[in-house]
Amino acid sequence: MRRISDGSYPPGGLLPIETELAREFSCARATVNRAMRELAEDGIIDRKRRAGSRVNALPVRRTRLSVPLVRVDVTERGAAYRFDLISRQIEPASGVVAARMALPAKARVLHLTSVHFADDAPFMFERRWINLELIPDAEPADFSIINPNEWLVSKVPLSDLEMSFIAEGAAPEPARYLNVAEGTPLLTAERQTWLEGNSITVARLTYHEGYRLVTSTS
Amino acid sequence: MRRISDGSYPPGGLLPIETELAREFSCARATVNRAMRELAEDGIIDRKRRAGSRVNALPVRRTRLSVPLVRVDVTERGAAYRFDLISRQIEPASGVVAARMALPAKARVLHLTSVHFADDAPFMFERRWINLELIPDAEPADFSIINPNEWLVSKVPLSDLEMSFIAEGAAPEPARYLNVAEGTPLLTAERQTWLEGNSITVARLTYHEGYRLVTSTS
DNA sequence: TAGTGGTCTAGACCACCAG
DNA sequence: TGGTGGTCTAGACCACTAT
Repeated sequence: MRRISDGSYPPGGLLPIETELAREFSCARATVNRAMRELAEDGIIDRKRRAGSRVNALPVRRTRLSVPLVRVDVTERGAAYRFDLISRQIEPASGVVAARMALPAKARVLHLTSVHFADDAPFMFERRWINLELIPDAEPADFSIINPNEWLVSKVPLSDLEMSFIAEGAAPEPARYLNVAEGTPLLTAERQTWLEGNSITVARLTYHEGYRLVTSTS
Repeated sequence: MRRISDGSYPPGGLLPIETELAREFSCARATVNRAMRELAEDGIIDRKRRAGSRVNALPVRRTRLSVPLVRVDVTERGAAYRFDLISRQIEPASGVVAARMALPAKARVLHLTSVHFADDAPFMFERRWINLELIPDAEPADFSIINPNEWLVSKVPLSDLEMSFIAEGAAPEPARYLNVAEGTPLLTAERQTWLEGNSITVARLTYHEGYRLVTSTS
């Protein structure tokens, strides 16, 4: 890293091979390998078999984004957490959701809306669809007691996760439950999780006005 | 991971120690160590010396957030990239910026505003402050030719990075340059980078209407 | 096809910290 | 203070892929 930052290894430049660096620094190749693997994970260098390791010329910085449970997010701010289930219904997957989840046309999904509170202030409005074909246990679950995300996490602790973030004017329903005027700029996270290629759930989480999402420096 | 997801190792539960797992799976301890280290990096388990490894009961999901250069972001969408430097001035660090950057009161900073385009549509409005005490070379640099971020990245390829995201109504200046009405909900990224504890730069990047920030599933 | 990174082994010593 | 994870070593074989 020192040599990259002082320009000894310029952007786009080829680094010495692992055995070479091991010899130079009088250490084992495994040690060099681990160091370079970590640089690659952080997006500092690119590694290819046979082609060697290069300093990334267009450094796509990668930073860890921690996505805590809402409960944790709220309690870490020193507030009391609670949530209200607003609606629960089973429906055939509609166009957009069916497409996002790659479901057949008549697949049954559980559609939930809820509000999460920090003390008594609304914190986040959640709209979620759960794939009942994949997670049939969600049908009898009582989501007025445990929130859908925590239930899912305890049921399916490991899954692939994709999130995207957009700024939107508050739609009527989020506006009502978050207690802001329609059109107020709000941060919305769209979150989709997968289990071995099958979509488990899609959620739209609309945060309260002024919410700030921070990357962990990790 | 299989045992965690099927409940053999329940949330909060203690995992066998490394030597035990190595024996059970007939592999070297280093192999177990690497596997468990990767689980810890993904937030699946928590590890402590002497205390052992536990399944994380409150799974803070960690996902990689790729932060590409604007140029890459734009060209990956198949558009031509260009940018305009709007203003450039040297000023003493003002209250908020000085505080954010932890600078002495009269520290000189370079204050730049610019707009980035995708084809001919405004893509992002950028307001940036660069710490001239730390990066004096920024003063003579010609930011009408190379954009400030790319200049900095080539100058200081490695640095700590912190980002946060907020949804805001468009302020007058971003609104004008992004060609939207004032108050339009826009996604703003606040980005701060550090070199060994010293603040290099603070930037506010306000994206065009409808911009979607996506985490790489990595 | 040869050279590079990917991964594993068997063993060792050390730092930390819960009990 | 002892048990745990953290890290390193020296060596080996393999998978991939640029040439």
